[in-house]
Amino acid sequence: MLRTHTCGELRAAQIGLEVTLCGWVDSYRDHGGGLFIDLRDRYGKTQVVFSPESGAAVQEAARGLRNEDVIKVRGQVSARPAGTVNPKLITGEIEIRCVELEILNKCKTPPFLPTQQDMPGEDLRLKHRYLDLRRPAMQETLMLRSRIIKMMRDYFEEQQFIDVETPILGRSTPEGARDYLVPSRVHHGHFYALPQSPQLYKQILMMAGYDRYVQVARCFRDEDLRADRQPEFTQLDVEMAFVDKDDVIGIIDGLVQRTAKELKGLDVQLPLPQMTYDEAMERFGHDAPDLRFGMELVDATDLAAEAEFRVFKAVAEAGNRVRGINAKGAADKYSRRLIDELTEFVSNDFGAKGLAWFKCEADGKLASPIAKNFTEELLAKFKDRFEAEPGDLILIVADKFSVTCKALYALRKRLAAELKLYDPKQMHFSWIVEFPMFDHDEETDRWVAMHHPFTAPRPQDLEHLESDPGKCRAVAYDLVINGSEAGGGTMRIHDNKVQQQVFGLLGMTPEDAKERFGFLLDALQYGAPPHGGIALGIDRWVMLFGGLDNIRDCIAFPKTQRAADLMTDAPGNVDRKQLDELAIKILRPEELKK
RNA sequence: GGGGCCGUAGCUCAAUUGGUUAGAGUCCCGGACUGUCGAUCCGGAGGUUGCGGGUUCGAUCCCCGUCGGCCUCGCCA
Repeated sequence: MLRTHTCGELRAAQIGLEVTLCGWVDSYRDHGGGLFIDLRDRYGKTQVVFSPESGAAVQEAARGLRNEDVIKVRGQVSARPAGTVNPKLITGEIEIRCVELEILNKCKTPPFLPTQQDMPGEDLRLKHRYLDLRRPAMQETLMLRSRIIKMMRDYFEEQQFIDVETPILGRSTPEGARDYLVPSRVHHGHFYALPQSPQLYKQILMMAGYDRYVQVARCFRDEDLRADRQPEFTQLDVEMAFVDKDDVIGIIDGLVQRTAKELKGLDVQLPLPQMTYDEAMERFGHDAPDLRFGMELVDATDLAAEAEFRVFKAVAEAGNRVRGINAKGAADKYSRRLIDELTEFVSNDFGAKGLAWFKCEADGKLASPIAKNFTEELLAKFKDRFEAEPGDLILIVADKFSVTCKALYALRKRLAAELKLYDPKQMHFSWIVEFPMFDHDEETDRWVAMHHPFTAPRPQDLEHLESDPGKCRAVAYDLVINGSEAGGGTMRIHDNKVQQQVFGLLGMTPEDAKERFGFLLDALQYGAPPHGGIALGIDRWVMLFGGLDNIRDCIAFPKTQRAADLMTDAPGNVDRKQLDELAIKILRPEELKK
C-alpha cells in the first residue's frame, strides 16, 4: 500500500502519528510562508501543511502543485492551532505537517474542476468522465448503487435464491422493443440479439427446478432514450416456482421495507398498498401514478351532457369523457397567459383539442370564458363535483378516454411540481395490479401483449380469452415509487395450450410460434411448474433513493440521448476486414432508401 | 420521424431595438503575503460568438441548413 490512511479517516485521536496519504489536490492556498493543500480521495479531505519546517525542497515542490495533481505525502498528524479548526471537514480538527512529497501524476490544466460550483455542460462531463466521476456527488451515487445491489443480493440469498447467469448472446424475438443485433462470423447472415431481459431463460430455469432465481442482469433495448431510460440498463431479475402473485409481491415488499429503512430510515408499513390498473387509470390517468399527493382526476361526463356547451355535449354524447382536475388554491397563480401555456402543453404533446377551465371566485361562483354556456344550476353541480372552494382552479379535458388520461396525467404531474404539492424527499411505494392482457394496436388492427406474451391471464378471465381479449386481465403487478415504474412482473403461463392460444391471439401462426418459441413450448410439456417473477429497475431505484432526476447520473458510463458514449466515441467505425469476416456490406444512404 | 430549449474565453455566464474595441467571475501564467480553508491583494495572457450559407451599410442578435447536448411526443413486449 502506498498509503497508511485515507483522506477521510484521521481524527484528533491520531495526533502525533506519522502517516502517509495519497490523493488528488482538491485546492491549494499559498501564503508565501506557509502553504495549505486539501488532499481528496473518495473517503474525504484532509488538510496538508507545508511550512519552513517541511524543508526548502519540499516547500518548493509544493508551490508547484495545482488542482487534480495526484500526490503522496508523508508527515505527522497534528492538532490545528486554536481558532483554525475547520468544522466543515470531518478531519477538520487535524492537519498533516508534510515532510515528504511525491508527485505521482501531474495533472494538465483540466477542462473543468470536479470541485467547481457551476456544473459544467453534460457533454463535457461525459467526454471527461474520469473527472466527472471524481465529483463527490457522483461518488456518493455510485457508492449508493453499490450498497443497494449488495442489499438486494444479501436479501435474496437469505431467502434461498440462487444467482444464475444467463447468456448475453441470444436469439432475436422481434416482439416488443427493438433488439441490438450482433452478427455471427460463423453463420453468415445470422445474428445474435442482446437480451431485452433474461425472461425466457429464467422461466426455463424454473422448469429446470431452480425454484428461486435471482440475477443482476444487464438488459438492452434499442429504443429512443429519455431522462429515465438508457439503451442498456440493469435489472434485478427474480423468478420463483410454486408460488402465486402474493408470494412474489410479499418478497419484494420485504425488500422495499428493508431498503427504505436502511437507506432512508423510513418505516414502511406492509403490505404495500395495491390498486388495480383500471382504478389507477380512472383516478390518475396513468398506470404508475404519483401517490405522494392528491389532485385526482374527476369525471364530469354526465354533467357535460347537460350543458349547452357544444364541445362538452358532443364529447359526452359520443361516449367519450369529460374529466378534469381541481388545482386547489391555484386560481391566482395561473393567469390567462399561463393557462394558455398549459393549453398548449396538453394539445401539443398529448393530443387534447383544448383545455377548459373555471376559477372559483371569492363569492363561490365558477368563472370562465365558457361559463355563459352553463346554467347557474349546472355550474353549481360542477363546483360540487370538483369540490371547488374559492381560489381553486379547475382544468377540464373533453376527449377520448385515452386522451383525457394522457393530458390530465401530464397536467397533474406538472401542476404538482409547480405548486409544490409534495416534499421531494418523501417516498411512496405501491403496487398496480391486474393489468389488461392485451392492448389493441390501431395501426395494424391486432392485439399486442401489454406486458409480454408469457403473461398468465387471471383464471377467471380464461373463458373470454378468445371471445373478448380486451376484457382479459393478467396476473401482473408493477411496483411504483413516486410515480415511477420501479419494477414489474407477472405470473407466467405454465400450460402449453394456453401459451399457444395466446401466441395465436397475438397473430402468430402455429408455425411462427414453433419457429420462435419452440423451445419454450417444448419445455412446457416436460414438467413445468407454476411460476412467476419480477424485474426491478436498479438504475431507477438508485435514482429514486438518491433523489436524482436523471438516470445518467446513476450510471458510471452512460450514453447520450443519441445513444453515444462521448468518452470512447462508441459506436465507431470498424475495419473493412472485420466486416468482410461477417459478410456485411454497409449501404450508402441513397441505396438504403430503396 | 415530430415539437421545444441551448451552444459566446479552458469552465460558468453577460452583452440594450441589429451598431462602433464582445465583458465578468473562475481557471491559467507572473508577483506579493506566516494560519488559510470559496484565502486575499497586484499584474498578465486568453475569443473562427459550434460549423456553413443568406439578409443587411453593419449579425453574438434576424432567416435557412448542418453538427452537438438536453427535455419531450411517437417508440420503450
